[in-house]
Amino acid sequence: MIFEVIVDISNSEVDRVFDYIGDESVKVGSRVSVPFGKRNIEGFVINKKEQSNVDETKLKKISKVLDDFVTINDEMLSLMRFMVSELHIRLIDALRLFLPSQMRGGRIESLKIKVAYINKDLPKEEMLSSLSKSAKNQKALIEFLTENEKGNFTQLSQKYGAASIRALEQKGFLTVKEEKQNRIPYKNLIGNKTELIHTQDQKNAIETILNSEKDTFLLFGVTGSGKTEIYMSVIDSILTKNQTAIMLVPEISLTPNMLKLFRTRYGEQVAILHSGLSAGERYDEWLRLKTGEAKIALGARSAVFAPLENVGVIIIDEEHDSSYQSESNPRYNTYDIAAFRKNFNRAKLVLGSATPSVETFFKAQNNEIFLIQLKNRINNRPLPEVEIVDMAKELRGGNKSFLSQRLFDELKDTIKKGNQAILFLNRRGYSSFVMCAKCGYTAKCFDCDVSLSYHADENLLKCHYCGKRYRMFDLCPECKSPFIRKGKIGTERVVSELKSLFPDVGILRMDFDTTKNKEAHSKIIQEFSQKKAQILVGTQMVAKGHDFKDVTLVGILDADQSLHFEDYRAGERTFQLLTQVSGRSGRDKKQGKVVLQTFTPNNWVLQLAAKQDYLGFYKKEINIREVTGFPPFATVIRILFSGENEQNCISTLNKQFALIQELRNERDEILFVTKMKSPVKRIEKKYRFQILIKTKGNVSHEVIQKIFEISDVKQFKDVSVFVEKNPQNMN
DNA sequence: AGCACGCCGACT
DNA sequence: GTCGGCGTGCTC
Repeated sequence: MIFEVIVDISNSEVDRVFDYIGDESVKVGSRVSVPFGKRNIEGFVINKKEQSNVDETKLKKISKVLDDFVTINDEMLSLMRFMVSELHIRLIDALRLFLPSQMRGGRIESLKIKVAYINKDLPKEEMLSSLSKSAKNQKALIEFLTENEKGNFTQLSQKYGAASIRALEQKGFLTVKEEKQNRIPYKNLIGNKTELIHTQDQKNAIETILNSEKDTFLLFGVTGSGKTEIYMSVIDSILTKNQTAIMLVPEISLTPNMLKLFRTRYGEQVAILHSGLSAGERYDEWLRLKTGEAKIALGARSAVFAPLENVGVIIIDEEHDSSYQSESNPRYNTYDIAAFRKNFNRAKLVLGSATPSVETFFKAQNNEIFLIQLKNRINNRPLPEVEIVDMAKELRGGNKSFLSQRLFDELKDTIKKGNQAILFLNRRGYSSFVMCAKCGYTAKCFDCDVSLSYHADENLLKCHYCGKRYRMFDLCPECKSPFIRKGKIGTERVVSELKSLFPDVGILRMDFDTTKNKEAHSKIIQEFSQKKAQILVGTQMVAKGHDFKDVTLVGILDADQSLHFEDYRAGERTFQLLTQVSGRSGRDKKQGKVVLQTFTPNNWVLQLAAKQDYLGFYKKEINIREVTGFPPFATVIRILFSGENEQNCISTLNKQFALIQELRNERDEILFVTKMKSPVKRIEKKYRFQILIKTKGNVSHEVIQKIFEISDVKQFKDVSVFVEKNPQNMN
């Protein structure tokens, strides 16, 4: 039999079928080892056939089947084909997403442990009496094992000594076997099960999801309206039907709290797929899903590829979160994959958010998705009161500080009352740039076209794009002037200034720099919830899902920051972020307050965010999108060119631009086409250029295929070309 | 991707 | 004379 194999090399040159001869041990979907050129490499069997188009003498044999199960099932093979045709990614890149990376190249194996079993054919008394009187340990061991039937070798030898085990083994009283042991992460994170009483809203939502004819739902409800409980009740019901479930959350939400919730409710039925796991744990969790031992996959974006069969429900929590769209190499959108798997399995797809993406809400308005609205917060807690403070006015009044008088007073009051505050600023470091006040020199990265941020705690300049570090200077490197101006304030400087304002108050900082350590993130959260500090200063990561019951004040230091990007999503993103941060205030019994500082207090996005009025925001935003011609009324397609040789990039860009223009002349679906430098002109030594295309409505299958074809027209191998549909970020 | 083949410059 | 530079081409 001839088998079609995709070799495990991520390069377009070899990203095609190679035919091999194989015996009956080879199945479609097997992971195999094959001779390829002068070496042996791994590959995946994606098809079988009677005859090959290749000269028979050229065909080689598959040397080995690597797993004792079919690695890629039919669903995943169809998903692979779907991704290749719709997203224009390589076959091998799709396949690689389907299994833990550590599995490739045989780098990981199952953990084997030794287990001692008692010989059940012999009566206990007989064994005991045959031993000499002094063999206390051996007797105790027999007692233990007759009671428990088996025991972990390492533990037993610690307690009774390895010699006793060996002695009993020689007498034939017990046998030691090697067994596969699953490494189950967060096993001990188990809390108390609580009896839950569902609100009417929750009951209706669960009922609708489970029993309606519809298959895709948007669960729209403010934070604290009990969405997680709805997800879990739906999962409960899916499990009783002997189906499986995929639960997706943004990576940042996979907090110990979240994991605990699922472990408590589902124990070892849930497998956790998450970047914090060790290679072994990740492999074992994957395998537990693959073998059907675990029935729920909980994880971030990539968990949408969980190797589950008979999927009954896929849940995407915080649906609007930008992390659901992958921005590097195999670029995919989690929703597209989830929708494919939903259709394949005839499953349900549930999206949840308090601030749905405009595109999703539009679908709900058009009944493409069924809208379920949760109107009330659990216990009817009131939303926090939001006050907008005009920073321009503060400045005119002589306040040059980053804190308005209002926020300063509120902070003081919060501290006095023994409550906690969160200050949100989406800019890390000490200052956003450093500039010579005399000659205007600004420190820039050698490899990227961006200014460097100053980090005071290490006294370094850092590039926030490539991470490169530079020495800070006292004198301007150009004109030797000592007058160095610092740019916009970052979280680090906020903390240091707060320390001098409130010398006796504990202050924590949570941003990329303080959470690099694997454990650091949860440690900060833990310390803050134990009230070891009263103020938490942080970037976006303070906005997500944490439930601090004593936080009664949230300060948004610079609400304008994300508002003025040249990006059609800027308003939407600002609204979502501000609403989420505000939601951190007053989560428990105490009334919360939010102070929102801005230089544009009359901006409608800020006004509506302050009122937490999503529907008002949506109405206005959808109008703007329609008038200006942006998604969901249009599709923005970006072709990104990058490479170290600027000329090669430009010439590839021009060549493809000409082809796109030809295409535009044939299709009135294409509204316009432009070419330009990318907003960030260089990242990690690579120049960046782009073509932007806008099409009417959803781009047709035909046109996107043509664009994919054009993007393959290359002339230099050092230029890489990517096509993205409605990209999340336009850097 | 990697590995071989191949055709030009500088070295024990 | 040969060692080695990396351009080009192929892998069932």
